[in-house]
Amino acid sequence: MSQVSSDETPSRREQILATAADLFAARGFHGVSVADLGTACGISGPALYKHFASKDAVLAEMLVSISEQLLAVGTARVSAAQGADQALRALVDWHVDFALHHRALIIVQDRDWESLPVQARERVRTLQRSYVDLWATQLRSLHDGLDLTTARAMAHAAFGLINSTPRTGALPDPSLHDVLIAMALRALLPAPGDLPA
Amino acid sequence: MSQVSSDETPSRREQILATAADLFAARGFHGVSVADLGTACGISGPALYKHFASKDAVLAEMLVSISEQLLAVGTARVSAAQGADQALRALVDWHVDFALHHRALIIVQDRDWESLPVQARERVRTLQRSYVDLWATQLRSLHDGLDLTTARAMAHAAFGLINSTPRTGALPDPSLHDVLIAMALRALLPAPGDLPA
DNA sequence: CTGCCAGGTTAGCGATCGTTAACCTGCCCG
DNA sequence: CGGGCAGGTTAACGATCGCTAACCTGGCAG
Repeated sequence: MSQVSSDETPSRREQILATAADLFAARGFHGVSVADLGTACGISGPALYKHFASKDAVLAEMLVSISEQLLAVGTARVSAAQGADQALRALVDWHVDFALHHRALIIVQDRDWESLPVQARERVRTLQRSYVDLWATQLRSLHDGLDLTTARAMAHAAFGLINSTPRTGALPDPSLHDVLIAMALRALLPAPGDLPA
Repeated sequence: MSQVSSDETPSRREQILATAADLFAARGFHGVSVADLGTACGISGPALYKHFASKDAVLAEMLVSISEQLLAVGTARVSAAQGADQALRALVDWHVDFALHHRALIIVQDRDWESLPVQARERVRTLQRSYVDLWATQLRSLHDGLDLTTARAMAHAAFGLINSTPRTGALPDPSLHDVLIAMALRALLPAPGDLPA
């Protein structure tokens, strides 16, 4: 009997997802054919349809699970932290770790978002909005009188800062990790000496 | 005889470029057919080839000119400024202004970069590297002992911060402008009170 | 007036892509 | 032993795409 869901189908699906993440990141969703993807998995062409309903479905599963994981772990880390300051630091830490360990996924997420089928696109949008608001909530309790819209824009900017770096090859991971965290925190936390002139 | 280069063919070319920027930004380079692009310009289909050698050439001209403009104006503003601090502020100002006034171009630039034909891709890479180094130079004279690689990573992160926001609809322009400048400067300038604990 | 040519048009080609169909095969369960 | 099925294969289809070809037309130069 087929294991219906929420069970780890052993390897192929995940191999396909991982390979697809790398290929999509390198050449874009539309720049990778199912034949390319199959070949890169050692099988070839239409064998993918034994594991996914369509090429879109591969992208959908990839992006939805990213968004779910970001939100789930983010929420957990916030409720484990004491105080908005610690919560925000935990969020920054988590996001930087994720971005550095899943560079391909980050690239695909914000490049090929629009190629998602409608249903998955809306699910991702909902999850992302929740994630943004998780950040925005912490920001609003750190900055007096910060309105929600501005807080969301700040969160978005921080994501841009952190997510930008997968595209740069150079710096070794540990240094990059520290640089990103320092920059993100300076950008997000209220400056002790107020605004620069 | 065809006018070889460096001459302003009055309007159609520029209309095509502007329309293409919007369409590419909305649906991605591969998501827009030449028929779509033509129709959006009031003409239809292969008439584009009277103005551009190929679909790739449209993208190439768009992205090369962005990179040239960013570098040229950035260089000018730096040499007009006195001191690295003022130079960096001028760079941030220029980049934020550009990103807010050319949201479509910014989106295309970092989404569809890989769709460029090789020649244009290398030209863009060269220009971008110069632009990054322009920022990195200012950063290195502001931070003691900052190595070039790290400075480049910081510049990249700042671009990510600033460029991320075209994708968000919400905040009205003037507020967003101020928020971005403030965040970018906090992220880039040495913190008066050093690193947060 | 005549002829050129910039800038359009439609038809159609060749390639590629996502997807389906039909078939094969080796393993596991009864 | 036998048969079903998971997981492959190749062939082929229809759609779409970038691009070319062939043709038309109106405005200007001589």
